[in-house]
Amino acid sequence: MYTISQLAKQMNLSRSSLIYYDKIDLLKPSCRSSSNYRLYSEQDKVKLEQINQFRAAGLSLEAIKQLLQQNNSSAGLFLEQRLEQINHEICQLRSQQQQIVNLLGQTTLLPSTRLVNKAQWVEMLEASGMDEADMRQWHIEFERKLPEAHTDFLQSLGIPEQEIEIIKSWAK
Amino acid sequence: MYTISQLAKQMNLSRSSLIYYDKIDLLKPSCRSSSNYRLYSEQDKVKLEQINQFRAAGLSLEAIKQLLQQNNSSAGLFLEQRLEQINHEICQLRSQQQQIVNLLGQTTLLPSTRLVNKAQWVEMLEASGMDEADMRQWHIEFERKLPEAHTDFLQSLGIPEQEIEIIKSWAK
DNA sequence: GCTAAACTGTGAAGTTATAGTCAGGTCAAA
DNA sequence: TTTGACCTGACTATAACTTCACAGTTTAGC
Repeated sequence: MYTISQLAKQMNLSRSSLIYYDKIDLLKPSCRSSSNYRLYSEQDKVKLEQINQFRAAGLSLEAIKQLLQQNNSSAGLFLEQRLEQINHEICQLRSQQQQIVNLLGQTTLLPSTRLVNKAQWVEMLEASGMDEADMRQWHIEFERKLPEAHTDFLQSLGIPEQEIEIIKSWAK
Repeated sequence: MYTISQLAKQMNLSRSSLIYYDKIDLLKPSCRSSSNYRLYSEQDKVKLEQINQFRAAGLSLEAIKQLLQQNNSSAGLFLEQRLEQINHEICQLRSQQQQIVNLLGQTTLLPSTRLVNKAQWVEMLEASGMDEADMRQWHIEFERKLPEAHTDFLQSLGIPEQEIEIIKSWAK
């Protein structure tokens, strides 16, 4: 049996989070002490570990609650939906990066450039022995194997939609 | 002069957003009609356009408010901070993707794989004529030119920290 | 046995950037 | 003048907590 603060510390959560989980019926302690203090069992702890796993995947507490209640494996569905959502969010963040680059004026002014652009990428591939034909072949492979990922990759280099279309069409 | 709904429609915002902007002193209409309706001037509209630009970069309304008040170009600072934050958020989302992949079991079960892993990447580079030595050279180039971006890239392939360290150390 | 510190409980309010609802106000046509 | 359409400000709800206030409880030291 653990008190609320003990469990919170072990799980690297705040006490208030556990109180909140109790309130929304996500995780209720299986006992209470004589003075009405929350007491968490080993089983409660296991459940909290599960909750944390799903939380690390970015599922909402509401979704976690549902899939823990319906003990079956509806988890797959939720997780796949979440994957879609993550892709969407990453796209949005990329678009925000582009917006900032535009607002800041020139790419060269960027502080510690974590953003790689097309020119840099080409330069690096050339430096390791690729020529234009090789790169074309590489895009064709990429498009055939993983078309969505290919699009994501091209977008991340800040390449305009039109050019992306052209590159993707090489594979046809 | 625009009424609140006119301006909202033009700017592709909801009426409630403009009411909210008024409430938090981000954008107050410069006049009110005799019946106390909000009336927005051309200048208000220009300001709202600026706000939208910063919003597209993902800045918080609080940050936007500050940098519009201090009319000077403290914008750069905010934008650079936001870039850092975006990197952080993308890393988190990647980590969530990995968590989901782990929870789902095998990569092969993934629906439409947008995630590229190490094996796939190597395969594609090989198919376009790169050998192991070339790839090593490529990593060395990448590390010298853009170390942070290199780390991000390796992380995105789901490569464990230890191996990332090794690959990065090739450049020394 | 007493006091103080550290812990616990409940409940309310605050956080962000909106979307949605609602009673009532305003305006144009009939 | 009345009807109906449209419009308004104000309010509430959202997710996942955190912070606050206040009161009761347990524990440690003396």
